[in-house]
Amino acid sequence: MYSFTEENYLKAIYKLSDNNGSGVSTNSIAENIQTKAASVTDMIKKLSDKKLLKYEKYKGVNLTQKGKDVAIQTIRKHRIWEVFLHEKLKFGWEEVHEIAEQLEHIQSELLINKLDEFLGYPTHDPHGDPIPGENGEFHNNAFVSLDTVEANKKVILSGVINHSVPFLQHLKKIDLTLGQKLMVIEINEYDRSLKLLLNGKIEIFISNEVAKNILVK
Amino acid sequence: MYSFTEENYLKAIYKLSDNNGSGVSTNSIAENIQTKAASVTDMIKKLSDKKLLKYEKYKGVNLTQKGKDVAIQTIRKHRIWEVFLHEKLKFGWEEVHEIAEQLEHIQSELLINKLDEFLGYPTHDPHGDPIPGENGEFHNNAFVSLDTVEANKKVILSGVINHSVPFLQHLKKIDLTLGQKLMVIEINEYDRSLKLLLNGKIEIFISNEVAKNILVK
DNA sequence: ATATAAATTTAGATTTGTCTAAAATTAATA
DNA sequence: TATTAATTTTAGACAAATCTAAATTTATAT
Ligand SMILES: [Mn+2]
Ligand SMILES: [Mn+2]
Ligand SMILES: [Mn+2]
Ligand SMILES: [Mn+2]
Repeated sequence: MYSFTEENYLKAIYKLSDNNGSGVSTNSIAENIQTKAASVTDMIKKLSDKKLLKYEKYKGVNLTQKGKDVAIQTIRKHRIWEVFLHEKLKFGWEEVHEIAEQLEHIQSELLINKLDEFLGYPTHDPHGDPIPGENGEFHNNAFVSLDTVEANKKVILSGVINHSVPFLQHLKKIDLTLGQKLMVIEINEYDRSLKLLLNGKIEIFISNEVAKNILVK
Repeated sequence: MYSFTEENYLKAIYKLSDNNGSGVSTNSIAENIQTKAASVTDMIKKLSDKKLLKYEKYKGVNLTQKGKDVAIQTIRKHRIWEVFLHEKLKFGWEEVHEIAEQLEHIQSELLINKLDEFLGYPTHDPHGDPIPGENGEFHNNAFVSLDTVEANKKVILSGVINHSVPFLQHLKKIDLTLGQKLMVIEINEYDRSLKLLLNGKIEIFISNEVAKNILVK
């Protein structure tokens, strides 16, 4: 139905939208998708012709419902494949994204629904991001970032904000993976770095920078 | 490394080669890949520049070792994905090929090796075709077509020659699927149609046309 | 051997997606 | 407000893969 490239543009625009009707800028798309602004303008015209987005010259773009649907289905496929790679093939959470970038473009509704069933209808991907349903419904996460949690409250690591490979590798190294039970036991006033207790046993220290990029519930 | 299109050409040429050094013709490639002869000539030049095949004008092409390697790895990926779709996602053997045509182009050696492991290192795909190893080694099947089997000999359905969807659907409908134990109990001289005994219980009739396209061991 | 047919290649276009450089528009600043 | 800066668009080109129509080469048949 739609090309890899078209799906990638729609996904990028979807992620860059703040739903304030503000219009996603050409430059931000170019940066996100690693291409040049001129190329973005060209593609935008094509997507506009196909009624996937609304485009006003120099004013940025907004996805139509049709465009959002395609973007969300692509994200759904991406995240379901990530679960497969992590749960079944035992890829690390820092490895799954790159491969899912390819798999998300496989065209077969039946495939993704059967895969979803095979995985037991997962609700979140290996990074804690929610998996939209078959009809695009999004149950939003009510996670908070770890640097806002008060001391002595038990929480569970449920997601990350920074999805970069080095960050995910670092967390894995210090045993901070999805589902980890933890408690903030000390907040240093000076730099807001934290002392955590993992599983009620091991104590570790993390910087505020790291804490800000961890989501818990 | 190589584009979808390049991999598809190499796979087609590999399958059309009889290893008699005879050179695969432009037309046969065009037919196989559903394109026009002129397009094939263009692509052949490109693949020749990349040392994936040897090309002599008007004389057809022969894959180099490098070209064969790419073709075999693509076939390996195709067949491993077919096993996954059939065994894990419960797709029918007539449904897997089309989706595997897409999945075979996913680029990640690690992915295919982990998938292979996850599936328990299968040796054959859902159609009985052998799966080449990581280093391209091919253990050749010693199957014979059912129309050459003598009466009252127990055999196992181990593959098919015709891979078309209607043929595979038909076999499934009459319970002739991979692994089925059967015995030829009657060969009609007139049209060489057969009476089979399935699992030592059920009797069915098949035409010679069908028998010729079934492989057993 | 010559004529005809079939297969193959070339020439010239087209589509998709990209790019650079230049022009146009909008935003920022003095 | 006038000038500069940043952003965006246009113009023109290019690579990949494809096509049609015409030219060339090889195969087949008289
Ligand atoms: Mn991802
Ligand atoms: Mn993810
Ligand atoms: Mn197949
Ligand atoms: Mn197969």
